Amino acid sequence: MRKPCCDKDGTNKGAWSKHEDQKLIDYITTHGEGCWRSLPKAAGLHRCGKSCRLRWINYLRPDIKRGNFGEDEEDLIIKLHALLGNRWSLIAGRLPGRTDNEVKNYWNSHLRKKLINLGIDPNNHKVNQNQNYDHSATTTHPHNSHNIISGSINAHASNSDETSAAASSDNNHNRKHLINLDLTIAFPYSHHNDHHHDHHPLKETEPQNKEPLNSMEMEVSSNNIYTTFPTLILFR
DNA sequence: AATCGCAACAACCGCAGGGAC
DNA sequence: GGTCCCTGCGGTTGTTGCGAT
Repeated sequence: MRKPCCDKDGTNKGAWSKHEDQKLIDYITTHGEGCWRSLPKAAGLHRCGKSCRLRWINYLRPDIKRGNFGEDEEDLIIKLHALLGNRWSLIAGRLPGRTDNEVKNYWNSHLRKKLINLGIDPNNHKVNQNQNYDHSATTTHPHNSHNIISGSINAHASNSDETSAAASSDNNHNRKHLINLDLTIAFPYSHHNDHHHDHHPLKETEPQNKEPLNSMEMEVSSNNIYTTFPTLILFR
């Protein structure tokens, strides 16, 4: 029988107060992250460790990037979701300052609907046949010529049959000018000695000084965002 | 001004993975 | 190899804010 993650009695639930936030920030600033189970007691918080961890990771961390998602970020989320599915932590790992929870919420509240309006099944990224799509959705980013809505379908992912199928279908011809699912897969490269794929910053431009890696890597380009991650992680 | 409905976001819950013993 | 414990992930629910009526 698994022990509960915390003593349900005597622990606060629901929204965090400023006082609680400050206690958590103070403690982690002094002692660092980790030992979430023991943290609440040590920090004088009446919360379970899980709640503390979530609050820190999703809200209090100093490197959190708040505010609206940029067009490049939207684009990248959609492309990564086509490749990875609901692997929110992996997707968020490619978006500096964004959390899995934030990406997940943004997907569920914005991007899903956007794809549905465009006649695309958000679960498999296939274009739904016999379904009228909403042209008005194309006005979301009226000044952007490289967002998900404009440009062209151009899927090169050799291991992404679904995406390729969606791109190549004759029935989808008319959509080609609406959706940009440009997936550029290349291998194998490394970025200097940056083999620690967690937390490494996204490259703003195509990386220079590429060197062969021992293991295959896949690169997904999204306009001016470039990122890499091992295929073992992608297709585990 | 009140209230209703919906969207967006924050937080919770259960489960799985992995390390330590 | 088995068990326990901690951590992280993803699905889901709860709460809040805002626009419509």
